[in-house]
Amino acid sequence: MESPLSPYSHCILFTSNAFARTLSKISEPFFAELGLTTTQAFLLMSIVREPGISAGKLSEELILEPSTITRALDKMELKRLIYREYSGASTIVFAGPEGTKLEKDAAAAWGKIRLYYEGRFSKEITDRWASDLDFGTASLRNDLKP
Amino acid sequence: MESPLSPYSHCILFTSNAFARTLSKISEPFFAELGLTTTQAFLLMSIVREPGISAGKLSEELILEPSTITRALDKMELKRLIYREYSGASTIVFAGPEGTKLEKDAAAAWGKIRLYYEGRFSKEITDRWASDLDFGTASLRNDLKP
DNA sequence: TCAAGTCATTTGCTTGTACAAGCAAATGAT
DNA sequence: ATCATTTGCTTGTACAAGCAAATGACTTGA
Repeated sequence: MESPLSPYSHCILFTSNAFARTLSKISEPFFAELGLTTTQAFLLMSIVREPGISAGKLSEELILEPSTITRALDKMELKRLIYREYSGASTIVFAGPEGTKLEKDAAAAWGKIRLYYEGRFSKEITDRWASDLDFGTASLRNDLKP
Repeated sequence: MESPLSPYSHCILFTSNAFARTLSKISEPFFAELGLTTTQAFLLMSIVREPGISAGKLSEELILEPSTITRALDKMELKRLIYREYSGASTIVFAGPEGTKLEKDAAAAWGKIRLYYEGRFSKEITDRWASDLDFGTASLRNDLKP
């Protein structure tokens, strides 16, 4: 019989935060090597996947507040990874040449991270966790919507 | 066939962070009503459960860096919820009368949060998620240890 | 045509978390 | 007994993320 990691180990509020913090701490160095934060890496991948994507759509896709997207794009623009254009009320975003190049490294780093945790837990298990967490997030977001 | 929430929905780095952020956003108001952050609420519960617990043990129990514990305890001490004593190299922490009283409310708020998400997802499912996330965290922390 | 409304984005401010460096007590080896 | 190392906590600094308010740009109605 294992003693629990903590008195809160049966609470998903606690365990999901602890898990996210811990996995993030392991993953960050993979992107930091490229001079990117994790959020910036995901942004870069989204922008290369869909050139001209709007800030609002990036906010939805990454499930981050618009202001967080703005700040991250500010920093990426300063480093000439991306540039913004203003299309009516919307801001649309494109990767510059350096950004397009760096995105390949970001995607590779992301691949390494997935290999890492699939090696640690197996692909079947991590796929199920991802699916559960994705479903859980979508359900909770419905409660926040109206 | 559902379209995925995002292109990252099969990645547990992404989904665990998104889930933790979303559930935290829903939970925070329950504790904020008491003038507590989520971390402070868990700290208070730990301190009342084990009077004289050391800062280091709190750090392990909440899976947060020692410096994070220090700052949170600073704020709780300012509000006279807890007090610290210095026992050799260790700092040990006790709840004051107001802290002991407020802890009951914190525990009740925590109960409401659990009711909320168990109602949303069922107890069976949330228990399994918590157990998976707890196991995952423990495994990942082994990789960070040495 | 232009004033009000609406929507997307940005800005100002706050908070939580972390790393790195420092300090003080404890431990251990000679 | 003394000195070097380790352990535990705190402080300085940095940054991601969020909320709330402000801005800017289309749209609509008089």
